[in-house]
Amino acid sequence: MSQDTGQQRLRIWKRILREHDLRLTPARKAVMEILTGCDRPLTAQEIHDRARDHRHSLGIASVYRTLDTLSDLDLIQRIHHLQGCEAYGPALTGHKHFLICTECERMVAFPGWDELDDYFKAEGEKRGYQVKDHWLQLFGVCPECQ
Amino acid sequence: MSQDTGQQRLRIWKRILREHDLRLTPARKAVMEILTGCDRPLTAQEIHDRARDHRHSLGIASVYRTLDTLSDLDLIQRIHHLQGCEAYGPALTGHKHFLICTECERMVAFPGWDELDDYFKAEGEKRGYQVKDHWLQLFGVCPECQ
DNA sequence: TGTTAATTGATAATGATTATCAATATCAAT
DNA sequence: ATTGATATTGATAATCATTATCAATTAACA
Repeated sequence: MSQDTGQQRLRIWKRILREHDLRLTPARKAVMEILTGCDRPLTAQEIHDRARDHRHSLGIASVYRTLDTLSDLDLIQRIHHLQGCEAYGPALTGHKHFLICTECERMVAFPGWDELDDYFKAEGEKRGYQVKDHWLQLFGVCPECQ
Repeated sequence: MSQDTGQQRLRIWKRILREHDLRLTPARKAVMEILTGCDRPLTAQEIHDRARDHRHSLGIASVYRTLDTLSDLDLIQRIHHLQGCEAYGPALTGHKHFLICTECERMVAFPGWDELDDYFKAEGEKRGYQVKDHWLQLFGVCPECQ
């Protein structure tokens, strides 16, 4: 029987907040519930809207603040679209990247590749750069949208 | 003797504009001169500032319009930073990506890898996705900033 | 249950981008 | 070169996203 991974992640996030002496407030819980359960990038505004559907009185400023907090804790990461605007999704543990549907924005993760890192590092060194990080996103069409 | 590739690129861009029945105006020339000669991502505001240093009366709206135009023609591409905001840089011909210095933002291009495409496509197919595009940026520290 | 400091929501302030529109300038035709 | 049709411009207003401010609230702990 498959556990809901969103629930699991939520529990972990709450523990990490406590470990950092951050209070577990309704506003933070609402944002976290939405983010741990989502399968596509969400903007601050979208998170705000979704939270309001279930709870009242969640300020948009608190959404931004919670996003910053979760981002500092590396629990979420920014997602860039081809056409500009940004959104957030849960951060991936281990070396993983996102594949995002250009139609419905649904996203799935796929594993990185060790040889990839070596290649990136080598390409950087050729040019005198110390490669610290890379940003990789795949764009395509998901099964439902084909 | 090495030609200034910026100058070359500028000539090509002007030709492409004409081929698309787009007029060669001072505003567009100014934005293109700056972009073809730049070695780091520039925001619309930065382009506006630089243009004003050399020419007067370039409206910020025209900068945005020209960026859209050049983007539609695939002459420039958006650059995303790890921390949110966006900028533009000249688009790369062929299959190339950017390596950006996290200190000074200077960027260099490096070639893509055919096996990489195959890998991306395969990872997508495993999940039922048709992979159309990928977004890859490397971040590191350039020789001067080390 | 009371205390204290972190956190919140409402709102003002800021900053970036887009829309509007009359004035201007490009380019082709003459 | 001049002209005319129309794409383009700059200034500004409007919109939208994000950040700052601050008094009121509340989570966490004794």
